[in-house]
Amino acid sequence: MMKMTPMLETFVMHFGEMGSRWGFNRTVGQMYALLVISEAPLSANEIADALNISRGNVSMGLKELQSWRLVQMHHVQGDRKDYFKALGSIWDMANKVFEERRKREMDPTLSLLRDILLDAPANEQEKYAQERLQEIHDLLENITKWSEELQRLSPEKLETLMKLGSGVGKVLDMKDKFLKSS
Amino acid sequence: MMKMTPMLETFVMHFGEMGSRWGFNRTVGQMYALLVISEAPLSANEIADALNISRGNVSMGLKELQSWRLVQMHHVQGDRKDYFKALGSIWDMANKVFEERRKREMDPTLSLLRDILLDAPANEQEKYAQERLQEIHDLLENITKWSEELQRLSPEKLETLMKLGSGVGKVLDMKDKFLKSS
DNA sequence: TATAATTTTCAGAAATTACTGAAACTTCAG
DNA sequence: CTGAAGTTTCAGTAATTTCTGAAAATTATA
Repeated sequence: MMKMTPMLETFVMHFGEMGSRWGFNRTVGQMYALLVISEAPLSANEIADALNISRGNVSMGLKELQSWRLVQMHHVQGDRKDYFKALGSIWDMANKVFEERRKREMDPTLSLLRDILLDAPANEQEKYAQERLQEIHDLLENITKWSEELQRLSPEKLETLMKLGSGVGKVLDMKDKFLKSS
Repeated sequence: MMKMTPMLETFVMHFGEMGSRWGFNRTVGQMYALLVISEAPLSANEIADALNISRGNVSMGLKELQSWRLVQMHHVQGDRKDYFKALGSIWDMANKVFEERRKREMDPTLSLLRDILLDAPANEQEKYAQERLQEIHDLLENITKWSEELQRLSPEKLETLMKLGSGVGKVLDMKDKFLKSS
């Protein structure tokens, strides 16, 4: 059974509040927080108990967390219940969230923009509009490519990149030098 | 007056749908799309007309867009009405959106985590939880620093970085070499 | 196969969020 | 100061989203 200390309860509730800003709803956020801070896998009933929400809601929430590939189902010898655990490292989690959000927030717009930009502008107004739309399109495409790139990077390189911090600018300068002299 | 062709209407409506995923509501998304594709600044009434929404709603929406610093008020000689225009380049816009979302989505969590991590864990459960929380904290802090860094970068360098694409890995290797040899 | 344990579904209730429109407010010209 | 032109506010309503809980479905066991 999962009984939470006030400290942990605070965190779980906060994650619930933030959840809605991150693209899922309050209870899904709470469920995920709970699974992250719990060492042992939890059953759906334990989750419902710990958070005081209905069994049905837990079922739907777990489905959503699985669709984000943020939790993993787990089976325990001689127990018919399903148990759940947060998946992977925090890095993996951040990756999943970014990827999923990109899919939901950018891909549909990108695809609509591609369609729109195939048509020739019908008048001055559309001409101006298409120019702006082209810019948005290019930006989204860049961000998409870039984020795919980051995902492909090994965790160590990502770490290096992250720690680089204010060094980014310098490294970029360096790159120019390097390319010039080679 | 702003009368939209079907193509533009499609785009505006789509941006409305996406708006909710981007952190503002449908009408705010529509309003922003409208301002982006419109060359001339628009008055609040023109916006309300073009989108078929109430004057009051437009007023609240403009307030929100201004709080995101995505639109700019404009005065026209000899006209008492306020006119509005999307602010800056698409790059500026993306910057603002990232910054604003960071403030709303990460800063509060970061600050809560800092507090929680000040307290010593009371038992085994809290010990495990705090380890996870520390990881989340470090991750968020890294992302925050990194995004501040990107904002500080000049547009040209940003451009370079973006276009780098799959070259990121190589540049990182290079950096190691460079540092070793200096 | 029957039944017990568990999970999923989904109609309706509850909660939240967005929108309207009329009233209050502000600003400015005369 | 007055009133016309415009903007903002906000109480109430509408729309949307989330949550519950009981019924249906699934799965394992005997």
